[in-house]
Amino acid sequence: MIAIEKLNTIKKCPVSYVLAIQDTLNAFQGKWKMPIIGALMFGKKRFKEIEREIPKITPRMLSQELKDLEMNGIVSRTVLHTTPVTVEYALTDSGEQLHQVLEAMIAWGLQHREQNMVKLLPVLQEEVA
Amino acid sequence: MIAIEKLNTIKKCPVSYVLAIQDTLNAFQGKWKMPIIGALMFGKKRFKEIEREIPKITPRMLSQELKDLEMNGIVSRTVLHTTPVTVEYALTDSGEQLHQVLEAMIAWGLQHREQNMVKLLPVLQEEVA
DNA sequence: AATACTACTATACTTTTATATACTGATATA
DNA sequence: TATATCAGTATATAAAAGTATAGTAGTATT
Repeated sequence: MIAIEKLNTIKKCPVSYVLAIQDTLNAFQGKWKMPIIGALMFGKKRFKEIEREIPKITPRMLSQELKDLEMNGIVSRTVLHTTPVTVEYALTDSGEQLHQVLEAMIAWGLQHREQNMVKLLPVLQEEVA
Repeated sequence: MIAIEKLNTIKKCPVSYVLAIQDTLNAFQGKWKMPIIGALMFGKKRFKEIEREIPKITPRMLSQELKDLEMNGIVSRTVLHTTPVTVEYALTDSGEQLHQVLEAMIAWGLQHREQNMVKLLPVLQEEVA
């Protein structure tokens, strides 16, 4: 873990840090990346298994996003020569390491909600309803 | 900081964690949020100052994204009754705390690039060119 | 012979997001 | 009087992202 006092440091080390952040945002970009990564955090899964686990995703989107994640080295794809052919998707090491980023996101999101409770009340009520 | 062994935990505490992650993704969503937050990490700035600091952003986008960030409690807006009127934007506490998430993103992005160096070489060369 | 399973792809379309360009009103300076 | 500054807004358009619906090939079951 690189030591950073404040984000200020980003400007002292601009190129690699900015690229690193872009890579990370890229990993989560799009409506379905998060649910797909989430599904694979519990172990390898076949195409149809993921499709069933994520309500309302279309095969087109699932296929597209899996390809994207594979190209970015976050997900691996293994063809099993069964009948019919099945394809297994799993997180790579990099993919699994994303849980560290998710932890930070959860921590921020929770404290942010707490700090803004009053303002967010109407929103929360909508979400529950 | 909430202790999480693996992301598995997310399914044990689903609603608040998923909402927390969504809030965080929301904070960075869109092409210009990241640069804006980045600019404000170095202290409060006026509209035109931010506009000048971020090449190619249009006033429409800047206005829209600042409004969005303000509504989400990440940025504060202060009107100064100077002539002509100036408006100061600054990160809220929540906004500043985002640097923790950015740290995690940088750490992941850097180790991801290292792990995938070979595969990413052509991409890197494009970026440099 | 008809149906179902696997993992997708193709085409057309809608929705969302971002851009381009010009403009506002109040004040100050040249 | 003409021009520049501030912080934006208005309108139209282009590009990107996502959806809907149907279809592919190969095998296996009913």
